[in-house]
Amino acid sequence: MAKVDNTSEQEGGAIRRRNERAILAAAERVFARHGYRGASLQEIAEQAGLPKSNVLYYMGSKRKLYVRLLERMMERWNAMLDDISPEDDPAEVLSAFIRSKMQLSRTHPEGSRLFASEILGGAPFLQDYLKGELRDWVESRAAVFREWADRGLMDPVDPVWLIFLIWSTTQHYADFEAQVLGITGRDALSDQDLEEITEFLTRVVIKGCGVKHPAARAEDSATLTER
Amino acid sequence: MAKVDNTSEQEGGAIRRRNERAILAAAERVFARHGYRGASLQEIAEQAGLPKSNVLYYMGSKRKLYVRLLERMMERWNAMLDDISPEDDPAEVLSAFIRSKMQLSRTHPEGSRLFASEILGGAPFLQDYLKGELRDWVESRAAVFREWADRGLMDPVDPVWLIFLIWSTTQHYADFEAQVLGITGRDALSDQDLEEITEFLTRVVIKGCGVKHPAARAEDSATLTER
DNA sequence: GTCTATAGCCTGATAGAC
DNA sequence: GTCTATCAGGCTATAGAC
Repeated sequence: MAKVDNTSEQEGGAIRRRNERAILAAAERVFARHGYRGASLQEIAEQAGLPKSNVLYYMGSKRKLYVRLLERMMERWNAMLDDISPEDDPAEVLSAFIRSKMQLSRTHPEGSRLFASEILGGAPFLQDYLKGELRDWVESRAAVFREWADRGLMDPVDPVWLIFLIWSTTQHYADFEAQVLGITGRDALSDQDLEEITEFLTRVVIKGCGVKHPAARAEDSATLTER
Repeated sequence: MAKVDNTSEQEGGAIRRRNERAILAAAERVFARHGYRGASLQEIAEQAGLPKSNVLYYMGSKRKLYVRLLERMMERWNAMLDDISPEDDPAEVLSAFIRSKMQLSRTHPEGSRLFASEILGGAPFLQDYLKGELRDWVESRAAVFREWADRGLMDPVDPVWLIFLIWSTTQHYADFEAQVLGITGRDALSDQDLEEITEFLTRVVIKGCGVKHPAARAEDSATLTER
């Protein structure tokens, strides 16, 4: 229980927290840019402003650091995903779904690219997650979409392809940022750009899948198709 | 002019061609999977069935090999892109656009992932291409889309966001193949799956952007919206 | 707790035998 | 043309001084 005379408990904890945060932020950037193999602890340490050995002291190994980053990203992902039920309004659910994915691309572009890099490399660390948790998540949403289609609230499109469409179009603005900026000739996308893109995607998805407004909520959701 | 007694001209050329093809194919796989830095000449050589030094003998350096692969992918890309004019039928053009991009994802998934990896890493080798050739290509298409919108042939959506939508959704099936297979629980996507996805994407884009059929071609293109 | 020094391995590239 | 041997440098990880 007795601490050594080195540093106070509070200061030590604070330093540790600060260093860990710096390492995680730097590592996310470097892994996202160069992939698991291409990233070096050297570069991560430099970007975190620490000696290389500190990275290993705090994180144990390159592999553990990488896995920790992936898990952190999956948590962000899960935090975003609230449940839906067949009783919900399809237009509202799809709109909220697109909006929250766009915001994740906006607030955590490095995390999105880290995830993309992992998948691009064949998902060696995320195989189980994809075939387990994530697959279940997709299946449960797909079931709701199918019920909406059965009740005539939207066209009978394949729900899984629809989910992939929403994922790919929203992640695109984080993962292919370099291409988007190069082609549009900008330094960065503004909040207004992202709002515009969100509205475009929402409009195309809702109109493209023939999503109807339930009669009971006609006034509430009347603006949604025009969004 | 006189050849040494080593091998016949034909055989030597044939061996060289065969080895180069093997190296390029192996390198595309390895670079796609691990990125530029993460890829090793060792692994490329092993997958090509050649000693490591042969790779350098044929390709000069790791960097030259990588650039050559990128250029080959850009050529495939360019070969696919025929010109369009405001007189064309929007539904036909968009449908053909989606279809050819899906086929590129199908026939050259490693090339698509190589390109994705390059962009994910900030496009260090493709900056000029993105800001030059590709930007011009997008702008010329965007101008046609805008004219269609002005003439009431489709909704006034932002053409650039629409192009990004088509790119991201079609490339997704090559770049995120590991995720798609994990979630759908398959070993591979069949030709039929890809046809189904192509039709789904075409339908959502055409309906979602309110694309109309020019009166003159009503019978010809009547089936397109239902696709 | 923190950092320096270094071990052991793998990298891209080259020189030179055949 | 082809391949073995080797170099100098970077990598992850660890041992041990402070």
